[in-house]
Amino acid sequence: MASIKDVAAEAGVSVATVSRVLNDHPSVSADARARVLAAVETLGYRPNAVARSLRTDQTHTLGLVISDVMNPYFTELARSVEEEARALGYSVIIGNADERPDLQDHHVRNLLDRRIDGLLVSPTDGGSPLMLDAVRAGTPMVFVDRWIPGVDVPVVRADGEAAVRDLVAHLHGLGHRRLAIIAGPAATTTGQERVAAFREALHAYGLDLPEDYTGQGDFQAESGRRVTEGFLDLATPPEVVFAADNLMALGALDAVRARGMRVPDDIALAAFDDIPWFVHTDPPITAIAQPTGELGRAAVRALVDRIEGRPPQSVTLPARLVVRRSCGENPNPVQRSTS
Amino acid sequence: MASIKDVAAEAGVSVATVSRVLNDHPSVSADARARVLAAVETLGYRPNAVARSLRTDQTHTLGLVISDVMNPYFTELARSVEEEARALGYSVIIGNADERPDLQDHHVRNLLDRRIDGLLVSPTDGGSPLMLDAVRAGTPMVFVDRWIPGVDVPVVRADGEAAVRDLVAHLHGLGHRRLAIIAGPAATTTGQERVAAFREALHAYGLDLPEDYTGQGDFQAESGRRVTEGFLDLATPPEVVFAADNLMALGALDAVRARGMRVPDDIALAAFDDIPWFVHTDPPITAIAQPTGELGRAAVRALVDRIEGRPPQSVTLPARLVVRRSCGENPNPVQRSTS
DNA sequence: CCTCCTCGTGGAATCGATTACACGACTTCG
DNA sequence: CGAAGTCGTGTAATCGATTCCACGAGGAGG
Repeated sequence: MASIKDVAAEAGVSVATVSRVLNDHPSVSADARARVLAAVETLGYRPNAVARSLRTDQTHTLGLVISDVMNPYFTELARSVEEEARALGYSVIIGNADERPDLQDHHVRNLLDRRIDGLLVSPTDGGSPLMLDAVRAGTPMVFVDRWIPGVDVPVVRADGEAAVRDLVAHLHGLGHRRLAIIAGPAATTTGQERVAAFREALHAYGLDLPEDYTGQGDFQAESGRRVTEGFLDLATPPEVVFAADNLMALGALDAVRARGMRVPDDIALAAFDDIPWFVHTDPPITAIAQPTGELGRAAVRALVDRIEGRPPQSVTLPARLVVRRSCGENPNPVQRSTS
Repeated sequence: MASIKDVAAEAGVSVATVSRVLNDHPSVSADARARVLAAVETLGYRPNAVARSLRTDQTHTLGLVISDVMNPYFTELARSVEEEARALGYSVIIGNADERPDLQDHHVRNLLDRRIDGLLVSPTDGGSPLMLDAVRAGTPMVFVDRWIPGVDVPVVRADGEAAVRDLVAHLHGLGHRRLAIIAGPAATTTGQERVAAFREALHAYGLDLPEDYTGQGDFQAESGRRVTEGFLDLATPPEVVFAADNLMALGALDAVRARGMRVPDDIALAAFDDIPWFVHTDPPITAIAQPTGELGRAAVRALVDRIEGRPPQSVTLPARLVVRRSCGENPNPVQRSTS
């Protein structure tokens, strides 16, 4: 592969001049510029980003460590992050942690070794020493979706509290009184918050959230299945299951179907995170939708601000309830689902 | 950030020795090794991958350019690629082409500039000059899923011909005679092959595939919707719509639902690519499943073989039909869907 | 005891860029 | 007409690693 030296030789100038042309530095004669450009063309020269990065100490690359690529929510997030980054002149390297702290550390380390300019993280846990060290060392970082409390890093996330309240109101209005939740890992903020918001909303209706109606999931489908089976095995099973993310809702659906039961007649289902497939499931699933694309874009903007020396801003956007049919029919408020 | 020089100073040795310890080169005394390791520890030193890559001309990184991250099939592919690559000591940088040749070129160029060791591509079109140049220049490359005919690059893909035959047999057995297809872009091999396989299978049953039963899609949801609307507007609409990928099937479902019609009573639906959601759609969708994970792993192995100087192998794995309820009930062969 | 290896080590070149500094040619102005 | 810029250019240092080569110390063999 041709290097800058080859171009210089071909154009009959020094490497410095070639470099100046490439970075359009003003003091280059029109003649030299033309000759360099011609040489670049004939040699098919492309600057070596590795060498450039070494010299300038900038990679124009952002790292994005997400919890699970197979989750459509994170896929969409990744997509909007890449789009916004591209618009701002950055590339993105994605690391998939698969909800495993060790894998998350692997990717963070890898990205740091590659000297990315900044890191976007949706932490799977309370924060490994590695990540905390990186923050302390001054690595530009922004948390998306989930965050680590007590760490001075901007956070871009959705607030689902109001939407969860709306959901509980909706469920209560349909006559449901025994509500259960499939929680996310307690080590994640979203895992905790969603349970807390749910419990609080229930209290507002004089209901509470018993221990055995709080299943511990890990944001992946299999755990949703397992927890739902537990619920169905209970002496008095819940009337509604609220899954704290879309994959656990998928697992719950699997479990219900495996028993030959039907949603919402035998048990109602709602989920956090809305995705296109929820429109077409049987039945369509009531869900809390996050402004995913906007979150991704805001996160990139915050990170790039931080990298380029502007003060970054934390952003919180509201999530909203999307009512479908998985909790029962709304037109008829008298209807009960006491199977 | 500490560099190798700092470590050398801290340990009281030369940079050469530090480098030897780090790459565990045999001729280093136990004493020196211990001192270097201690220095590495106290300084929290991590080698700069950028510098290392410049010197060794190896990045231990693979590029993966896929057609559409939002397509669960490609998401799963990306995931298995990353897993296998990690197992073999490589990282992966993903570029999402979004079915756009210009974006595809953008990513290929970007990856080439970063001097990745090899490239995995699922081309969105017949091959840009850029990509052909890269092959000619000797960039290790492997095509996954789709490929470019006439280019000497190993291909790892699934063969759906037999499965499409099985599908047509299934449809014919259910009494369907007017079968339509939502095709993928003609510039992609999968776009062409699936139509060809479908047409051929129809011929075997004495049926043919009229012009107006062949809709042109682009593998994305919106095109599935548009084409399906076209089908429904026909004087004699088809009895079955076969979508050449899962997103177009989603679009088709949207279109059918928007008209207040039902699958499979009013029109039957089948798709290429099986995904977990198809189990839970209304109705569950009959699909042709690819061995996605295996494809990703095989592709990485082929690419790494090529990179490390072993002869790479093309791989073709069979896809298989998964019958569900979206084409009508199978237990009852007399049933007709002549709405 | 001298020669020849082997072993551990350090010095310095190198990868491909960017950029500070020096320098010569030309303008411009007093 | 000479001093002081300005402009375009080249030389060389630099980024952080790897690796070739040279060299001194110590051991083995004659």
